[in-house]
Amino acid sequence: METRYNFTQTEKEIYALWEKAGAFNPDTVVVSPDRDPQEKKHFSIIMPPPNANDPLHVGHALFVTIEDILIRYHRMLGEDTLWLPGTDHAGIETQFVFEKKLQKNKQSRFDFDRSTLYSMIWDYVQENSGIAVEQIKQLGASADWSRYTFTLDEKVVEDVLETFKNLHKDGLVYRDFRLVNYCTKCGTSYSELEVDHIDSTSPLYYVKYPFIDTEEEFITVATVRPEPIFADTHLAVNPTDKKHAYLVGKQVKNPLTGETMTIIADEYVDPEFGTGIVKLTPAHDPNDFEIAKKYDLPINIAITPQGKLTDIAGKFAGLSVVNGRKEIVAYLEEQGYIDHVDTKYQNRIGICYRCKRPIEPLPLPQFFIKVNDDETSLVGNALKALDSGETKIHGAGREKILRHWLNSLKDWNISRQIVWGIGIPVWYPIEGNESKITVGFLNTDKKFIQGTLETLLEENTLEEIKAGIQTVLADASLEYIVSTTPPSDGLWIQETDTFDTWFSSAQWPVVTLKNTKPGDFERFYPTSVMETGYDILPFWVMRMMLLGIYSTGKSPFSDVYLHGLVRDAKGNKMSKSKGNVINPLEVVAEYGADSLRMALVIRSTPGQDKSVGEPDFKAMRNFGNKIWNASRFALLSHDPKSTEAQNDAEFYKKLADVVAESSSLLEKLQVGLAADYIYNEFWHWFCDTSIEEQKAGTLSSTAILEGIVTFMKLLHPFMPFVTESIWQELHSEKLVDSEALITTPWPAI
RNA sequence: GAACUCGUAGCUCAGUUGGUUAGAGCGCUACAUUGACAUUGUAGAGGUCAGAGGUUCGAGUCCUCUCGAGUUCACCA
Repeated sequence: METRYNFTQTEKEIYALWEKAGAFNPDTVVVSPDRDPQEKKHFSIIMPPPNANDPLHVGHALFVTIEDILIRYHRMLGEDTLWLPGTDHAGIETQFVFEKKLQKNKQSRFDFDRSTLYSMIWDYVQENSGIAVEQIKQLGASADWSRYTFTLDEKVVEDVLETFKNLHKDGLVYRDFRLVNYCTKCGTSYSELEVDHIDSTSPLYYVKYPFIDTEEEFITVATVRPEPIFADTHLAVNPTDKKHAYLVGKQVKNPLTGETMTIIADEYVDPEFGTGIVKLTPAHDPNDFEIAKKYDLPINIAITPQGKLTDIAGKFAGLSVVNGRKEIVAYLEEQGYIDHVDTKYQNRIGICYRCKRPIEPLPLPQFFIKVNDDETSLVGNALKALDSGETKIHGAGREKILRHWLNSLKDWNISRQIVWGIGIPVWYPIEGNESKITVGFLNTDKKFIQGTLETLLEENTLEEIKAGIQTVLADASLEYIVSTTPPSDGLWIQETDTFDTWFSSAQWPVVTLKNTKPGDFERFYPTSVMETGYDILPFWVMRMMLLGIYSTGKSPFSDVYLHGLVRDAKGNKMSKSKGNVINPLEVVAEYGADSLRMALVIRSTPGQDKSVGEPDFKAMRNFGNKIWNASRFALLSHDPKSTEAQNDAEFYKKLADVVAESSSLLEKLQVGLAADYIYNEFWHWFCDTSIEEQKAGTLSSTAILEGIVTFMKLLHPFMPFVTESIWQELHSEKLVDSEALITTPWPAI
């Protein structure tokens, strides 16, 4: 053996050795051949699928490490162990990256029909999808690659669609014309979870509305959004507001259009805020939308999905929201309709979590999943799983946060106006509805045309329209059918919206196990541990509970381990602009995968952020070297004829304690603590004390060898490469029987 | 406005159900070392565990309050 552990040579060979031994696959792995398979407990983890086209970052390295530790431990226990890997198509993220590429070529998504764009993105993802997988392997992940699944695999998509059909059949899916969170830049709607809120100082305009009968008199209304005034038809005051009671039923003039507006009363209005009078903009404010529905007020749309003012804006039509606001304010000022402006008004505005631009509430017909209408709702069942302990959350108070999310969850908008995703399997009947279906498509000359089918069919055939289709917008009143195949009778046109990526991700534990190998679902569901970052608790974990319980009656996992963010050595968040981003592959190249793994996991706590840096990698590289050299010592000093020494009994007792404590910590998912504990016992007890005792002759070399063999097993889940590498040396010296450490039974407790 | 988390050695952090002299890594001081390892060893300095009160035989650990930091949610024109 060399005096220093050389990881660069060994890591690739070792990984190949494991793969060759079939160690990752529960169907081929043999750990405890004498154990009755009937008695075997199962242990399964579904790997959180990384985005197929993203390279690895340090967060991936953390989840790979934690999951691999648990998997290796349970595999060594002889349990039926599966770690199922996969990748995610990541709808919006991926389409956005692809659109940036298009932009460089001076193209946009609107230059292509849907199926062309889809297959372009498909090819792009295929080119990149191998990268993440290869990188995960470099970290030593002992996942069963024979069961690798992609979210757009045919069978997965079939099952996702099936769930939608079932939800629809059970009345849990509905289509409704509602205000949705729309990003005019990204060109799609989002669920409430994708909207961030930021503090903002926005001018608050006090606008004068003259009375219709006595034009010299007016009332004043405060607004931060003057630009859709032309779409407003009503003002409102609080019915209990004595000061303004006289206004109810009175009529004023719309300062932009001159049309008559009636003042109504509703409790929603806060008499203390602003002037105590609000303008109602039902199409662009959630509260106003509710009031409009209540009183059946007209919903005039002022802003298009492209973020432009609509035709009813008259001379302002076509302007962007921002420019429209400027010009409209200037016009109102000119006309004397601006009383004053509060420039220091503090509010919070919703922005797109991706592009950080303001979210526009827009009325659109979309598909929603009912989450919370009664006790047996999706939310109700998820809460029951938490109450009963069927699913336990590990991670610094995150269970309370999850409950808070569940209790305040609104119906889930699953429609996205993008191409890269699973199409919603909904069809609208054309005959008799031509005027209620608006489509946008590229005609045979590749020119974009938009209009109702009624007008478009005059100059184009239905086949031409379908071939170049980009968007279908069917009136909310239309009947529709849910079908995964084109309906055979009559003329139909398919919905062009795709599912929120999280709608398929939410079914991941179910749709993977149902499609890997026959029997996998029965064998491995519910899974044992779901390990992921706390930042996607509401997006993913919560929704997996909602849909997992819906599809199977059982919560998809019994424990949820939420790891924290990886921060830099000073505890700062990593970001490209700060230049403090750790590239896991660079660390692997310089210090070895074992060092990276151990540095990430040692003393980490679920739900708590972890800071790591160069000194940590170095320290763990030193630890790997320490392991290597202690083993070298054991080999060099090994004497088959050595006799028992005075401290042997005490040594074996302590060694048994270390095994018991390590096992107990791992059983309790205290991975960071286990790593710290084994580190200390190995270095500061075994090396500093026991080896010195052996040198002094008070401990036998047999005991030292036994210590090394045991510690290799205990350390293997954490630092698989160096320990396996030593095991191979021990095996070639015929000091251990089993051929590979990865499939060697965990020491008996 | 609310919830959650955190405040432990110079720095970054562990410390599970409350139980003997509070730990690790890095850093610091002194010394050692050519047959496991300088990617080392030995010894040491350094902590009134944010502060105050309480429960307890016993509190870094549980409760209350105060101060400070962070994260997230809500919100009204």
